[in-house]
Amino acid sequence: MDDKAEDQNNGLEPQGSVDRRVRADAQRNIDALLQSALAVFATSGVDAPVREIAEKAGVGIGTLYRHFPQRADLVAAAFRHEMDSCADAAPILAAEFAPGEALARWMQRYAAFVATKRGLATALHSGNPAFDGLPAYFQARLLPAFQTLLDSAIAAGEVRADVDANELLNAVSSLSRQTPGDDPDTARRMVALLVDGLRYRARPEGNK
Amino acid sequence: MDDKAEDQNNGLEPQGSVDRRVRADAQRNIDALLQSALAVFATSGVDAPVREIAEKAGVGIGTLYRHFPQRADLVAAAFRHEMDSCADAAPILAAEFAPGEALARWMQRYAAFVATKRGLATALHSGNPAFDGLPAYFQARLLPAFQTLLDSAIAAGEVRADVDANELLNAVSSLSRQTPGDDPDTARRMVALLVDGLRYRARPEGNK
DNA sequence: TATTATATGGAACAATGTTCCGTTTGTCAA
DNA sequence: TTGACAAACGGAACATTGTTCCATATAATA
Repeated sequence: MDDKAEDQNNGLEPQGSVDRRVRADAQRNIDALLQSALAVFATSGVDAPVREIAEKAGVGIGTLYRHFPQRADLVAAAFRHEMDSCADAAPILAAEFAPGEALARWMQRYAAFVATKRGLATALHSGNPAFDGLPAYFQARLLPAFQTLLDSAIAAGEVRADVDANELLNAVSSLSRQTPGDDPDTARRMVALLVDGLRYRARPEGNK
Repeated sequence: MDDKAEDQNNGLEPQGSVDRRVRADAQRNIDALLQSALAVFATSGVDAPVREIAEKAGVGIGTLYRHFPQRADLVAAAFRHEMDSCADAAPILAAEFAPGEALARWMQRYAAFVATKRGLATALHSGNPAFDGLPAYFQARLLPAFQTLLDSAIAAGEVRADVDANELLNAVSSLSRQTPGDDPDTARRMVALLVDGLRYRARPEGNK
């Protein structure tokens, strides 16, 4: 589950001229910082102090700031990492389960992803340029991953064909954003309901 | 438009035993702070530094904290004040315009209110107890104000009868929460569309 | 007017994001 | 293998902002 060599190209510069390879120790620290950030954000939320993240990663604050010039850069990197994680789950589920089941499981996986991202919607709308690329990244990673699963399930005849992938993801996202004090299981049930909706189709002839 | 004597009962304690009247200078400063906060929040957002608000009000920070023990208390007070403002507009519009027009204008007024409140939805879900009373306050002030306008318009036969007031307010709210970079006029147009929807009714007999 | 509870202002403290810079270390050519 | 040096490191120091404290000033009252 430990992903090494998370390369630091944030998807912004064309990376045409490979200036130089990052030093091994630097790469190690970048990885450690990301892992630490993921852990700390998960437990303390995205407002956790950077010092805590640096400490948990076993590096100085100076090092943190060398790799993530602003706090928001670290948040964005962590978020991108989790999007990757979620997107990568799609082909794995597709290999292991029947199309309909893979789709259902992935939607729950996505719901879990959204649920832990409270405070991130806020960050996204903050206007901070560090988050500028994230919506595009979402489109590029999560949407195709989901679309593939959805198409397979449709092709297998396990779910109806008249739904839009983007719309569905938004719906799941809305259902999963929880208010403090909410039953955390509600979202799961609602998403499951949504999935059953996908599986349902009216009988060709009769009413009722 | 300058409302004096904004009394400092935050609607939490029963105010049964009137401990004592606030001193005149204190009341003056409370008013000045609220006005200042409204102005500063409007221009710099709810994250503006308290020092700026105190300075603009012409009082020391100590004074600010005496009346609003936490930053969030000031935010909540400002928010409550604007809800009052918005609610108070209802009877005024009702007196001046025909029921349907009054309803339409108030919905735009409410849309404007929501639009300036970016960052507040976040604050509300922050779990800070300073905001605990606000949802109830919303129910107590805005909803009845709107319900009255809506009922009048329905009674006058100017809008359809099969709509729920709460649902409508939520819809307007969703339409008005804008993302940075949005055309600020979009919300206005969408709300207008919604109002036209209220006015519409299907012809009793024919289809299309 | 004298007394006193209340209110005031702002220095000082605490938490946190960010910068700076002297020191350490990986990398590579010789 | 070794020397040179660009790159990376750590953490003290700085900046900003929320909050506390208290010596001083003032409105209310008798």
